[in-house]
Formats: sequence, structure tokens, C-alpha cells
Amino acid sequence: MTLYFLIFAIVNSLTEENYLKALLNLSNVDGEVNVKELSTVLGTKMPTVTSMMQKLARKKLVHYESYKPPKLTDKGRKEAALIIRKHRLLEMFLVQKMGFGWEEVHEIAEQIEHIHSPAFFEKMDELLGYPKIDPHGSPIPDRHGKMHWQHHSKLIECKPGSDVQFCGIVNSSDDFLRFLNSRDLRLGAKIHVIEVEEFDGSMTVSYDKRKRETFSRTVCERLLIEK
Amino acid sequence: MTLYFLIFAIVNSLTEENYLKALLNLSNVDGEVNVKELSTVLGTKMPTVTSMMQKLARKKLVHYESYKPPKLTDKGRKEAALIIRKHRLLEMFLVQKMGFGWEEVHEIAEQIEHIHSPAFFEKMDELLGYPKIDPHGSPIPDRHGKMHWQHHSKLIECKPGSDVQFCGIVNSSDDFLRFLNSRDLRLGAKIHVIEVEEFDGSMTVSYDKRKRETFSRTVCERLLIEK
DNA sequence: GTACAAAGTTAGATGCCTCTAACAAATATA
DNA sequence: TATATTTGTTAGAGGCATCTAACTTTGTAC
Repeated sequence: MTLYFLIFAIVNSLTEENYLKALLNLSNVDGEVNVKELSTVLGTKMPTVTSMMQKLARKKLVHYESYKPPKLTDKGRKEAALIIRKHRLLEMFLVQKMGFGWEEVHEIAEQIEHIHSPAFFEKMDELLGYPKIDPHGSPIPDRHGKMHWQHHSKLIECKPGSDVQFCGIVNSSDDFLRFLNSRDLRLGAKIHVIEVEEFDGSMTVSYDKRKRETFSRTVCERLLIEK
Repeated sequence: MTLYFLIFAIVNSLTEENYLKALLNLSNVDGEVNVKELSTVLGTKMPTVTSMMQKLARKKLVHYESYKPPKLTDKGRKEAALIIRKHRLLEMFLVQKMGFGWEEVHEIAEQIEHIHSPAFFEKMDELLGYPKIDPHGSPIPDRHGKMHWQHHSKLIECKPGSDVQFCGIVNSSDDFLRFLNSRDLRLGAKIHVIEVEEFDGSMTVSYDKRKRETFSRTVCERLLIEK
């Protein structure tokens, strides 16, 4: 009975995991995370967030003081990163080994990421050849919860005549993924920059079978590339 | 808000799903299921089971009258079968596509089976070539929740000189799976029956690289085969 | 056929995650 | 700077799945 308690005491509930994950994701985007924002992305009300922050503070996963933005502790950040690791490995697996489109996988990964089975994730990692980035180009934290942000250039920084490889996107959203799909632009595509329009920053490029596509500055700022 | 409610009202909670599954599994073994038994396999106390039966009765998933053994309704049986379908597809996938040993997969499948994503299970089914039985030889219910029990013979019924294919087991247990592993006996193995011992029903067989293995009657009664 | 044991139920409580209503602090605006 | 708006917190309640304790029903053994 006691042993049972000890084993499960170290495991966070699914709900807690979602809060930790949101905290890490939002802090990557914004730097600071506030209660309002958390309640929006998690689909709960602010008082719910407040009480969860208090709970996570008791568990030393979050630094929390009334009326100040909550911040992950090192312990909390590590646990969050490990959940994100699972999420991104899953997305990778769903795309590469099961043939899903990258716009379909987020929701599925969201559900499976909470399962507790080191063997399962080890195996996936192995089958995928220990990938460093997920299908959206975001880094996959290592098994210790460290995130290695490789610096990728953005398409917008490239000069006419450059040949680069499309390797990820900034700020993945369903709309954006659908846009890329509609242009048949897939991860790994070799892009040739034909010309850059001075006055609005739009770029005309070719890749795969697309001989001439023009992307707006907004799009080009969100496409990560490798030379 | 109302729509949200309507959508989610038709989904059973993870806990409910586990009760439904247990109800179907136990009724296959025993015919009748009682509260004690349910509480044992689910690791809860009897009052918890009683109140869940009352809840499932309200949802028309179980026929329940005080002091009588609960029974699944047709609706309940269908929902249970669909969960078991997910479980068995998952086990199959984990074994065939991810290379897990069949003794490892139950626990993992148990966790993933509750995810809600028709596309995910459709894809698995497709990648597996629409299998009819799982790695333990149990039938995989079809997408309408119908279970097709093929009649398989047991090894014990075979005569010396027979050549058969090992296709499943009766009453899967971790111990038994470990035993089969220790003898390198894998699903799909072609078994040749060398001799049958009259007085205790033990059988001597060969398969793969094992030239001469003797199995007790108990073992031979649990091995399903196809001629 | 009574008494005892086993199985099942009811009542009442707990922990988790959620909510609404009301209040408090911080921030923006006039 | 005073006021209004936004953001955040506290208090109190509800649903879910669980428990323990006490009670009831059913089945069994003498």
C-alpha cells in the first residue's frame, strides 16, 4: 500500500502535464506567461488556472506568487520538456512511419503523449533514427529534457539564386500547414530562390514540380531552411 | 456551448470504458460476471463497482438489478467490442510494425486504446492489412463491434506426424507468454508433431530451429493451430 | 431451518478538476 | 491622479471516481 503510494506520487496527472506543457510552450513564444493566456489555451477559466498554479507550486514545479506571472522551476521545465519530447517523437512517427499528413498529427499526438511507457518511446526514437527535429522543424528535447535549439535561417534571409532545403516552420498553426499543403511544399523540399521583390519582401521560388511560386513576406519569415 | 455538450455526451469516460471492457472480457470467460470479480480485475472496491454499474445502467450500457449479476446491453457490448478492437489492433501493430515482444504489448495497448481518433485506428488497420486476429490469436472485432470467432483447433487434438501452424493461444497470461518465449515459439511457427505420450498427453514436436521439444498437456491445450 | 459466511448495497466522506460569483490588485485611460 | 478596465484571487459549490463503515441480501453448512 505504501509502496504503491510512493511509486505513483512521482507521476503527474494528465491535467498537470497539460499545464506544464502549456507553460513551456507559451514561455518559448512569449517569454512570460500569464494566467489569462493559460486559461485561453487550455480552455479553462482563470480560477482553475490559479489553483493549478498553486498546486504545481506546492510540488515545486512552478514558481508562483500572487499576481505575478508563473514560471517553471528547473524541475518543472524538465518534466514539461519530456512531455514535449514524447509529443514530437509521436508526431514524427505518425508522419514518417504511418503516413499521416503533418496537419493531422498534432491532435493524435496530444492524446498519446500522456502514456507512461519508456519502452514505447525508446522504440519509436530508435525506429526513427534518433531524430533531432519534429515534422514542423521544432527541436525534440533529448531524454534528459534538454532542448537543443539549432539555429536555422529563414527563407526571408536568402538571396536570389540560393539553393536551400526546407527544414521547419516557425509558429506552426493549422492554417499555415494547410497553406503549405495547398502549395505542395513538404518538409525536406529543395528550394531554389528565383527572385526577391524589394518593396514587399515577397519571394518567387521553385521546388519539386512547382516551377514558379510566389510567397508573401509573412510566409517567408515562417519558413526555416538549411543551406 | 450546447453543441459542445451534445458532442461530448456520447463519449464514455476512460473509466467507463475500462468497466465495459472488463464486463465483456469476463463474460467471455465465465458467462456470468459478478461484482466481486469486477472489483478484483479492476483493482477497485465493490461499492465502486456497484455505483459504476448503476451509472452504466442509466446510460443503457448495462442491464442491472440489485443483487443480480450485471449484463451488457447490446449497445454496451458493441462499445466494449470497439474498445477491444482498438486494443487488439494496437497489440498487433506494436508486435508487427514496431518489433515489440508480445508479452510487452498488453500494458502499452491498455493505455493507448482509450484515445479517440478514428483516423489513427483506420490507418493502423490498413497498415496491418486488416487482420482478423491479434498476436495472441484472439479475434479482432470488426468496425461495427462484431466479433467473429473462428474455430481454431488446439495442438492437443493433433496426431503424430501432423504439420500445423501455430496461430494463437487460449487464455493468455504473462507466465504463459514468458514460457513460450523461453522456447522460442512464435506466432506463425510451423509445428511438426513427432509423438504424443499416451498416459499424460504430453507432446514432442519440432519447429523452426528446435528439433525436439516436449510440451505438457496443459501447454498443448492452450496452443491454437491451423492445419 | 437457523446461523454463519460471502457477496452486494447504501450512506457519507475524500481528492481532483472544474465552475460561478464576488472581491482585489494591477494597468490603462481620460 | 482618479477612474475604468483588465487581470487575478478567494470562497463556495458540483461532478466524477474512489474510499470506509455499516447494513442487507443471498447462499451454504450444519
